[in-house]
Amino acid sequence: MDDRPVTEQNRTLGALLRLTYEAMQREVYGALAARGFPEIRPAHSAVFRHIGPGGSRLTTLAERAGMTKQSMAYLVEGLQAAGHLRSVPDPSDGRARIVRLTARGEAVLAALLALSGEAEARVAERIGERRAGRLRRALEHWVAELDEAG
Amino acid sequence: MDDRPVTEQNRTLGALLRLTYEAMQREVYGALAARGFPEIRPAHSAVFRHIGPGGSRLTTLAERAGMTKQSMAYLVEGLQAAGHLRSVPDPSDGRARIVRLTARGEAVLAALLALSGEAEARVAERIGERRAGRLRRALEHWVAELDEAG
DNA sequence: ACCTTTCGTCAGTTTATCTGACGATATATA
DNA sequence: TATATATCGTCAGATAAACTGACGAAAGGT
Repeated sequence: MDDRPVTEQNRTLGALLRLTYEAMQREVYGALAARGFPEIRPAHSAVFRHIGPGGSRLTTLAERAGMTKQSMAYLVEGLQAAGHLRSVPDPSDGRARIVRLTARGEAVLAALLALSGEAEARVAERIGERRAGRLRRALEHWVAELDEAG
Repeated sequence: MDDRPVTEQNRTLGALLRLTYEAMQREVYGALAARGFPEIRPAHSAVFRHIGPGGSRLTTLAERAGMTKQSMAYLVEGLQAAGHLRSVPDPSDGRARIVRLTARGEAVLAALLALSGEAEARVAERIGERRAGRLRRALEHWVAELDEAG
């Protein structure tokens, strides 16, 4: 049957970013599961990426992650039930609660950062240090431009 | 309040890929909506990327996109309702149907490719042709390695 | 002719987002 | 100070985008 997709080799930059991003994600979250944290899913990174060392308010997390507080509450609820977060009343505001990482949550954050570093090192092995360095620098430049533009 | 996120500047390669991928996606699908196709969402690209010029079977699309046929059927159903696809019985197999792009669907595919090219050109303007070229080549290398590894 | 596989669908579930409404509390103003 | 307004987190419900399991109809192999 002559049924080749039109855009198979015709790879857009978006497609390249998607494929590599997904590969990275599979690697990191697969390894995290193997290390004893199978309950941590990619969506949870919104919490780990934005939580402060002394904890943060739900509203702050939601704002930083660019999502609604209801959505963030859903993620926090799951992590809390699994023992990665605890939430304590905010002494300075009776409406608010401070969400903090537990020891287990800190371990997940540390593992995520370590595994991401390892995954990047493996990429460098595969495509070469030079290219990997250029890749990272180009992406950093791009992201800096995005930050400027808002 | 001293509540800076731990990993704000500490950007992993995965985070860089995610930020740029999402920026690309916002740009392309935003422009696509502005061109008269607001109903096309990123998930639909699984169909446009993998459909053949003469149409494809649902099962083929699902396999290529790496998802279940039920999930692919859900995407196809939406595109069909919006007039981007039509499905005709497969003359060579009574169980199967061939999903084909309509003229409107072809227009979407063309627009997606054109807008992706334009978005990439704008990235090159922002970070420089040299860096953009290196970025694309590094990603292409990486993806080639992924294809080899399976 | 029968067994097995494949195609697409039906039914139901989960994850990850969203909107709208609301009580409780905090802050600003008249 | 009394009141109006804004903010914090939650309740309820919707939607998108995936999943699993089961199944009838059709095809293919023995």
